[in-house]
Amino acid sequence: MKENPKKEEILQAGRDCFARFGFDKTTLDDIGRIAGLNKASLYYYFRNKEEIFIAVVMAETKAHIADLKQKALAFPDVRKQVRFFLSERIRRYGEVIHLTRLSVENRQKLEPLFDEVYEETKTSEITFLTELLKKGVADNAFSFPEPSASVAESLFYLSDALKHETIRSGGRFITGEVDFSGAIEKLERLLRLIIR
Amino acid sequence: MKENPKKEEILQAGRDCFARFGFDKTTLDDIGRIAGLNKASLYYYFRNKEEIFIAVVMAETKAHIADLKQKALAFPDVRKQVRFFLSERIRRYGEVIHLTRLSVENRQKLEPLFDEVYEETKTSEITFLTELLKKGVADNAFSFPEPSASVAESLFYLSDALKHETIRSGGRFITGEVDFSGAIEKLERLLRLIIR
DNA sequence: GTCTATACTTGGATAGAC
DNA sequence: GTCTATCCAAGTATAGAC
Repeated sequence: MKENPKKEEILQAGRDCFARFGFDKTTLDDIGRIAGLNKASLYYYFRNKEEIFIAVVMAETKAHIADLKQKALAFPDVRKQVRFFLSERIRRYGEVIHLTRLSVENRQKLEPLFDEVYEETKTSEITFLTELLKKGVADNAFSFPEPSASVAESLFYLSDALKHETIRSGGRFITGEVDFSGAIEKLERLLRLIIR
Repeated sequence: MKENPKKEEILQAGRDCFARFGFDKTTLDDIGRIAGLNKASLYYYFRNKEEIFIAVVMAETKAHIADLKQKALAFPDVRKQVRFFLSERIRRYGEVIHLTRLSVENRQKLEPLFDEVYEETKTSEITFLTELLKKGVADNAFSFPEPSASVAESLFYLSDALKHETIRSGGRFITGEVDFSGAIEKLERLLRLIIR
């Protein structure tokens, strides 16, 4: 990424605009103006506006996950570390949608691209979870009938499933915002059943 | 205003959109959708987008000034009442600009219209200030070599002049926001000299 | 009063000059 | 790599039917 400073500038410009205006209301002229490029030149670096958007979300997500790992490790109890990490993943998704003011239609349109982002970070997340679980088993905090790696994977997909179910069931407020608090509660209840 | 409920609905819809998206990023479709009207129908009630905008600002300003008067009267000291009222007027202007995310270009374009708004509320504000000053003189808190009404008018124009000077001198941050703290400080220093 | 149809302008995206 | 020119879709605004 660092090799291409111009691309970084575009991402920075995009981040500012999407956070301020949301996806719909941001124009390529807006981004180009801040990045110091003609809007046509943006197409040399990205295929379209959506690609700039997911690149921004990707960079933000990676930074967020690194931060999340640190914060999770600050908890004294391994169970709490796992619970925090998994529930924050869900909350974070709602935050991104809220921050970028994605409309209901656009959210559905962009969701496959979001999944792409999560696919890329998935491995790193599952590895981290596996470490946590192994530590918990070693400390006799809990135990499983299966290897930690496969339990970690299951937990990861569980949190994703709850996230997606919430979006598709359309549990939203007047403003078009999605309420993930139900999903997080469900997750925590399930975790109490699984981790013991 | 109350006689025309449809016009009120449009204003309400406009207020929501301008606060969320800013002037540039709000479309007539956005407003029409919320107000339950075709965008073309908006032109029956308003000449254009700008006119909806200043009508919103006008309504908000009137409500704000009524609120301001109440809050000013809550101060025990008459000097503080005057100082609060005049400095809050300035701060408020910055808030409107910030809230509606007016770009530098559009701010300059719309400023004459803003002045129109302030022209309409001017009388009510000066009358209120006159009352405050008269009360202060009667209580022997301070005295002037001129009638309270003309001092009130002078103070009002002083606060407006500081407001405009700040905008034109372009004392803005990276984001295009205007910093009125200097103007408010100047005002307070001047008030200490005038009111005694 | 509210709508459809339409003229004109701005935004997303592509082609091609340099 | 970056720009101008250009296409098509969406936004502002007007004209006129109902």
